[in-house]
Amino acid sequence: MYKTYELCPAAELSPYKTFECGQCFRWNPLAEEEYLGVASGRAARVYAAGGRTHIECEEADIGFWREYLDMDTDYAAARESVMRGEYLTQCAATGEGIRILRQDRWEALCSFIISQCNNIPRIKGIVEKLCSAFGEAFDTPWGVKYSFPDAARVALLEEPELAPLHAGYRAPYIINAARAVANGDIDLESAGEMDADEARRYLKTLNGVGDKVANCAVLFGLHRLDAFPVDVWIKRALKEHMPRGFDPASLGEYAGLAQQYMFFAERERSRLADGARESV
DNA sequence: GAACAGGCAACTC
DNA sequence: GAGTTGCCTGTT
Repeated sequence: MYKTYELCPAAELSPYKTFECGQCFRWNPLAEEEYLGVASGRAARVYAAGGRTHIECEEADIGFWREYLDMDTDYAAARESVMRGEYLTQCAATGEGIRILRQDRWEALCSFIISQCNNIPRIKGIVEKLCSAFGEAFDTPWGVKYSFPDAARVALLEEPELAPLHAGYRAPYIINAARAVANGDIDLESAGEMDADEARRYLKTLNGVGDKVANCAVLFGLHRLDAFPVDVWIKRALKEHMPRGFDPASLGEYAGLAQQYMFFAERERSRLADGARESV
């Protein structure tokens, strides 16, 4: 039985900002500020209307979704804590309404292995093909959806079976990571107990997982909000706006949230600039 | 056709 | 250790 629930004021959870800030790959827009997504074998629709954000989901799953959407974290306070200096304050203003999702550990790790040297539409395509080929199908009011296949399932695959995904050189990384997680060589549960830096080094023992992918898995999969992934966008932003030698750790326990604000603000700025150029 | 994309690892000096 | 290169694939 699907029902609609009110979550919070729209300023505390913007579906657009939260699902487009690069942290997840299985949420897609139905309209402006209205997204349909899949996580942990469940589907939901999240939308803002009348100044409030709502969710439509299976009645039994509302607790899961509140946790997934990190509703128990005080984002007003977290946001305040990373507003250091003019640039970060501006990014935090642009990014108000972003929440860091509590994603499945394995899904986050695997998705960010796929993400390397890839753009978002293509990452989403590869992830979707992985799910429809090897995940479990389930019915929703929005049609049949597929869960993200767990590590044990992916561990059984051989490289040729992944060929239709066109994951390229990432395919062996995916299978290798799945096998390590499935056989316990990499224990994502205990990684969740480590501090961010230790967890990052631990995940880097996987082939095809470097600093960037490991940091993303730690931030988004282990919900260690002090992890600060540096990709080309962030590198550029740091170079342009922050003093040389700036240490992200100085931002404290919510450094990763600051990273999301920066990433979203930079992408948004670029998107708006492109739009302006095209309309000329 | 060349360059590039939200990177990694192996190799060079 | 800092810098360079190949890697799959799709897009510009």
